[in-house]
Amino acid sequence: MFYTVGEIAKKLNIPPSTLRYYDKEGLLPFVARTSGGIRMFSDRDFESLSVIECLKKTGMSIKDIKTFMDWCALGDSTIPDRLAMFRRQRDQVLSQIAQLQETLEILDYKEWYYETAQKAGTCQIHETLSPEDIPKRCRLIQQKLHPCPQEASKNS
Amino acid sequence: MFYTVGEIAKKLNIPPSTLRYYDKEGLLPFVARTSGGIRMFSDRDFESLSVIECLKKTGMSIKDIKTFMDWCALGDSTIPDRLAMFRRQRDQVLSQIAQLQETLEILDYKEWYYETAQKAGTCQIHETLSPEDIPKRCRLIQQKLHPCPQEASKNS
DNA sequence: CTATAACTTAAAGTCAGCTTTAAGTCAAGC
DNA sequence: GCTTGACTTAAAGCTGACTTTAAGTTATAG
Repeated sequence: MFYTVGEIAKKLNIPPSTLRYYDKEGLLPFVARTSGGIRMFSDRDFESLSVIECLKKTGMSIKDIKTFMDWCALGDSTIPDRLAMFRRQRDQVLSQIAQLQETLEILDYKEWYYETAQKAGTCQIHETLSPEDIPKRCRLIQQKLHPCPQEASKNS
Repeated sequence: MFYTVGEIAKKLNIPPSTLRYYDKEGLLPFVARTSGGIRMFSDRDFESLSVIECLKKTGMSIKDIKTFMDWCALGDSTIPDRLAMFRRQRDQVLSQIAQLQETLEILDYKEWYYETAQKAGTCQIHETLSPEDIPKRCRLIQQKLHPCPQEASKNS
């Protein structure tokens, strides 16, 4: 079963121009062509494209994905490189998740901050709040944000 | 306590040029100046900058951060907008984390794939593996990647 | 056989987010 | 008062990842 660039693009839900760009950058050395020069994507190519999509979602650059594709083309001698790359990328994603979870705490704090301000009708409420009015998790974030804790927040 | 652009940049571990760029884009309307025109960052500004950093880490664009800063300048009437923004951004981050956890599964699969290939010395091992040699979590990922399950993987 | 829709390439254009450059000003120490 | 390092701005430059354009070719339906 073969697909043209437009068909596979629809299956992957990305523009055909992007796939042509990837091909130009050397990310798709495996794609066959008709005698007339039309790209023919196979089901196997679909899997490779899915892996490319996965790597892109981890924030890997086109250049680094090309390096990986080059290793694939070089054969079994590059298996350790490819394994190392996936391990590195896995660690990378784990720290990205950890990073997002940290930012989530700040967003949670800000949500509490503005919920409280909304109830009071003004942000100034936060200058009159005593520590026991502030949930513990919010106090912790405030301390992280404030290098100078006794000063009340007026910006942002 | 006040800091110059270079001092606060060091504290935040970002280039001074970036802070000047943010200022030019309207992200730092709160920064005071000396009579000579030198920026004076306060500890309170440090908190605002930390929130900007947080929003940037969630992938928010400079333009959207500026919208938020404009709301801050407009006062208490925009509290609901700011609250809604943080709620949206929180949801966004949750789905980013979910997305990364999905890609993590594919990376785990690829790690197993290349560990197995490394032990065997060749990727071809994967054409001879029977289903019971494949961990369940890996079989599930394979099915996601393969639109056509009986075909063995040769690319990537 | 021809119309047409989808394909092809190379090259130029776009956008975000900085970074660098150039020319000049400010402020602290000697 | 002068040197020096850090500051100022405006404008140009850069990078990555596409997207668009232009000119032309291929493949299918009538």
